[in-house]
Amino acid sequence: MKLTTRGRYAVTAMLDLALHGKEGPISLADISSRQDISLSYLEQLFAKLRKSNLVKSVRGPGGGYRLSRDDTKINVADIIDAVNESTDATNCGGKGICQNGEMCLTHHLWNDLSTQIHLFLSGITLGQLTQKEHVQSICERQDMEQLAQNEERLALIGLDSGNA
Amino acid sequence: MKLTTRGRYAVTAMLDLALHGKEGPISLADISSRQDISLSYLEQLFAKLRKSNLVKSVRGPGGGYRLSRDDTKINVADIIDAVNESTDATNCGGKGICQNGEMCLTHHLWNDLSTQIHLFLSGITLGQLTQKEHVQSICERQDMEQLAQNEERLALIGLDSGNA
DNA sequence: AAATAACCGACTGATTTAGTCAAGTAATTA
DNA sequence: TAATTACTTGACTAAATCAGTCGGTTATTT
Repeated sequence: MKLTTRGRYAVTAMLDLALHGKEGPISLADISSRQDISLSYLEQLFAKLRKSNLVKSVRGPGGGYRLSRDDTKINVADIIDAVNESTDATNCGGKGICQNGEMCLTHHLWNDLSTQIHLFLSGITLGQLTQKEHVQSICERQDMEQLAQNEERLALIGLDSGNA
Repeated sequence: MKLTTRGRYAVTAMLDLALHGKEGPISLADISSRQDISLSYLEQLFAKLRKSNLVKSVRGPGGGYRLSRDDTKINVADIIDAVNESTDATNCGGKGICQNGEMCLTHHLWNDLSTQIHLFLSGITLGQLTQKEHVQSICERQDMEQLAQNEERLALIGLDSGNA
């Protein structure tokens, strides 16, 4: 079992996409500033998400990423799998060859746990998450913060270049 | 979330104790040979298990470890916690400070997952595991293998030293 | 006293994570 | 068509963690 920042980032980024991508494609730079995830790292993750057919990319100015299907048709387990984090809790990949080719004493236990985790995560879709109240309120906060950041940046540029 | 060989070894070793420790203390050397876990590594793990009051030790010849309470009173989550593997799936340790002190978009999701995993694992006791049919059959196999190994070893010693 | 087995701490090689950097390629817009 | 914007790819790295080793100490029994 392995669940680290990578899987969490991927799910967070995908949820950001689901929340903001209603109109058009969203750039990774936007996601990066809203979710505080390094742009280069997002690029790595989205390469995998694209290979697993969870997102589609649009190049050029105004481009970015969009979900490749409806947000009610993408679940959390899909995303975690796509970035190579397994929800498998066994050591042997579920094959039952954990002790010299034979089954170890606790194989079934880890197998059951894996099933449990997978059931839970595959039962939650991005669509469901976007409907949650606390998700929406955090989303609003992040949008505000991003606006504030943009204004600051613009102000700085204004100062630097004067009003030429 | 982190669940690696360490946690799996700890649970396996504890289950071995529950299965074999009915009469007296069991040495780590025994567990090591039955479960194919390095003796030194077991020592590390049992130091932690002892600090968490899950096992008691008996020194000297014939010594070893025994469970510090009934096997129906020790659950799998207890053991995993003891060896420092967390069942927490959040990045912030459940504190909700995942994004610059504020809550990240997916905090609740990981929190729910943690709860789910912990519920599952803390609902399974060593006592329950010892009753399972497949556990008992694997246990028997391991006992046979250990016997075979001992005989081989004795035979080798016999050859080496002759029949002096 | 000798054998046994737990106890302790320092150390190590390998792997993985999270993240950076640089050099592309493709699509738009002016 | 030139400049811009944004995605794409791959190599690279510092830090952390894991799994495991090694040498030696302490306590207990025979």
